[in-house]
Amino acid sequence: MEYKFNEIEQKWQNYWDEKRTFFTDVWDFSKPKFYALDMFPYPSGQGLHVGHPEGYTATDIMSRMKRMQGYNVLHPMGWDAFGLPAEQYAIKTGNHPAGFTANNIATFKRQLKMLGLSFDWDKEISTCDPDYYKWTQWIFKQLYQDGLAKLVEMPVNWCEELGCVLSNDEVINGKSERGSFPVVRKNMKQWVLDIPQYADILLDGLDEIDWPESTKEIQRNWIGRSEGAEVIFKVANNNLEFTIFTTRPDTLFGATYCVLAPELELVNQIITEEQQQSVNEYKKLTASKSDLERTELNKDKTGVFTGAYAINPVNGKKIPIWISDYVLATYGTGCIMAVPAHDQRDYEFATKFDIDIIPVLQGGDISKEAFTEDGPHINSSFLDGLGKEESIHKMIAWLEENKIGTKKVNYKLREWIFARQRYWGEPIPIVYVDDEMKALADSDLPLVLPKLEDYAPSKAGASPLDKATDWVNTEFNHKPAKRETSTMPGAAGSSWYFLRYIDPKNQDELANKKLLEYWLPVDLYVGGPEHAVGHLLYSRFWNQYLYNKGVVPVKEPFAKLRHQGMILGTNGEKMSKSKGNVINPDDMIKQYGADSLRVYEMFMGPIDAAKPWDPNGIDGSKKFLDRVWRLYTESEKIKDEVNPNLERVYHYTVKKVTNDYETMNFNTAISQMMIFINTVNKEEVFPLTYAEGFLKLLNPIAPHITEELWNILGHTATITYEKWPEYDEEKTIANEITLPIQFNGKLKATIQIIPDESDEVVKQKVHETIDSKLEGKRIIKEIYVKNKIYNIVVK
RNA sequence: GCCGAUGUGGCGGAAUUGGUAGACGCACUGGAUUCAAAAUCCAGCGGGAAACCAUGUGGGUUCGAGUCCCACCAUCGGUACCA
Repeated sequence: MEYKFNEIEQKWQNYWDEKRTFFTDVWDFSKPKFYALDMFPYPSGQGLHVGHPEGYTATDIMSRMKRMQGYNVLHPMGWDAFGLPAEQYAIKTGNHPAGFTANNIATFKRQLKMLGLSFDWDKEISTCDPDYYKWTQWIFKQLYQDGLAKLVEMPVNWCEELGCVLSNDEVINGKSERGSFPVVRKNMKQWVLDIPQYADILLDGLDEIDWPESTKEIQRNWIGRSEGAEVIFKVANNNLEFTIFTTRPDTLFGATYCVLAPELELVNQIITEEQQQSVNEYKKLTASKSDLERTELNKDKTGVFTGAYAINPVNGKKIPIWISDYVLATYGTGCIMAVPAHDQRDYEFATKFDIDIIPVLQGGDISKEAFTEDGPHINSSFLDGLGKEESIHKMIAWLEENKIGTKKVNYKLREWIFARQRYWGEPIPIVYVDDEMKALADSDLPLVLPKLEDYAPSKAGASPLDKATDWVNTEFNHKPAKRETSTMPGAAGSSWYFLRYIDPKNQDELANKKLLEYWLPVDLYVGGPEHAVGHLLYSRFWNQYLYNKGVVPVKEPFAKLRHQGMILGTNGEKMSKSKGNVINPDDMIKQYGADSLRVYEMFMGPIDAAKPWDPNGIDGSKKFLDRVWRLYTESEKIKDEVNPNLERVYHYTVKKVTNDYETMNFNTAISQMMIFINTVNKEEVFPLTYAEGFLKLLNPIAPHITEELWNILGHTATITYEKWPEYDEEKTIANEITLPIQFNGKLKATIQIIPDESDEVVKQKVHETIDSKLEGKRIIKEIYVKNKIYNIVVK
């Protein structure tokens, strides 16, 4: 019988669709649950690339195995459907982005079905669906009412020529990426979410979840917690004061100057007349630099003296106040004390501008560089002789006692800028009544995105929605009101979608509480590592917030996270259109079948590693499936008999494949199944029970061919809910062991023993074998590790 | 620079976690089958004639190291003066 994979795959895909094989009854609490989640795709016009099936197959394997193991499995799919390409398409064509998006979704869905993924399409959601974004808006409203969503003035990259705000990656060397126009930093009002308030919660939560350590580390660095102290410095001859942040309050006696960020208002107040001009010039220069440019030139420190002096609170010394762009306005207080003896940046600055360098810790050579390690304090009054940690504690206690400072924790994590001047996003459910902000009533949600004639912004920097005047001018409690016209960023809808899958059609609440309690947290989440600090941090934040509100029952939404590695071109480079090395999954399916594609992508290597695509590799996977096919349909070896020769390999294969799936080592699971098939091919009898068991093992990776062969074996229903095969541990053990014999750790011979053979017998057998090879060498010592190795130390 | 990961045949990768390095697959070579080819099947396949040498490099611990320790190099990812 010929293996017509295209026909067979189509047949089973239709079967699954018609029978709703993968429908999940979310209310069935009688079984243990397993929630397997993929990062839902942005439905671009390009369709799927070969990277998609990699992660999706991994969760599909887990889902299919868990079903067979008796779990109630939730394995949903949906669409992260708001975003820029659809908007640009709209501007270009004048068509509504919803139509473009719907077409793309249809393509994606067709492609996903072609891969034989066992999604429950009954749970499908789309972030641009008003039934969905009603609840995105509802969450925003809660955040707003709790003071976590707010409109604040903050510095942004402003391009006058383009008339719009640019993100850091759109600015190159202080000029706009498009058009090369100058970009400056400018304060603007922006909607932000106060994620820094959750910094510690987000940090602590990382300890509870099974995520790749590298991803946790990226989040920790991004949150950037640092402990230190704030200290008040008085300005000399003046009643002004300012607060600095330092992680090294123990070095206060070595502070020989202060630096303020040039943007601070305080600078204008303390500046002396003779320094006015140079300070203003420096400020102008700083404002014209982009963030990138400021950090790019980090070797050479620049700065200007303000003419003013501060009083070092620990010793009363007058120290100069400078401004410099190496101090950031957005971190800490924007003011620092500089201790050039013990901070490399301060050291470089002080050396350049000839400022005093006073060592307060012993060690190092401050004629060369700053000494940043630990040592006994000197020149430090009550800290003299003490080490770093002790001194920090003592100094903070002293500062607090004298009311000139406090212990303080700072974070690098910034507020999440939550508004975009774009059309294709969730409208922000806020109106302005006489300049006063009001959140819409729940009954007015969803606030539906209005249609426009023209999707381009009406004027530079404004939102396209400004043009929907009928929509903008509205009423609130019978008073005229104007709507907020910014929309939410792409990451809004994706920050909670995993909750909605559980109860996607609920009209009354985000999701039913009982269902959330049963289904959360997500047991396995798979997606690319590029979302480490975007989506994966934002969704943890929203979930933690909803947990605090009592909406969601778990603190951490994703109990276990794994990343799929990137699939590279044949020569190990990234796939890209310009390099012409893009592999299209549709072509692969046509040529080799979805099962072959799935097997190959899982066999390429560890799921999280980057792997180059080998065009011959998929051919090899196809050959494996061909062999399986022939064994079941042509060999006539399958008999309702026993074959003791296959007992061990069968039980070992069941064990190995089960464990490897569980730990997501799919490549070695496939390797073991190949070994099994190779072994069976050498035998005359393939017992029916083994033949059935093997199909179940292979089914999660190659669902179509195994359904068909299951059918051919005489079963009428799907294999999907058959019971996962079991193994007998005792039968996995070989009845004979090849024991290596080494001299000084080098292999000399092997002997055959039975497992747990007595030490005396082993010793006797060993000496029978090797005594002739001693060649006059003397045996010093013999080491026997049971069933493993026999090493003889000789001289 | 800092943080994190990785480094094994011609290639993708295995290695029971300190115990026969190179499983499984790809490529390649030889053979069978065929009028011939494809497909399939069988055999071989790190280097070396051998002793031996080989897991990025150099040290170390150990009866024994791909695996543990120290130093370094390379590649990839994150980050960018965070005081």
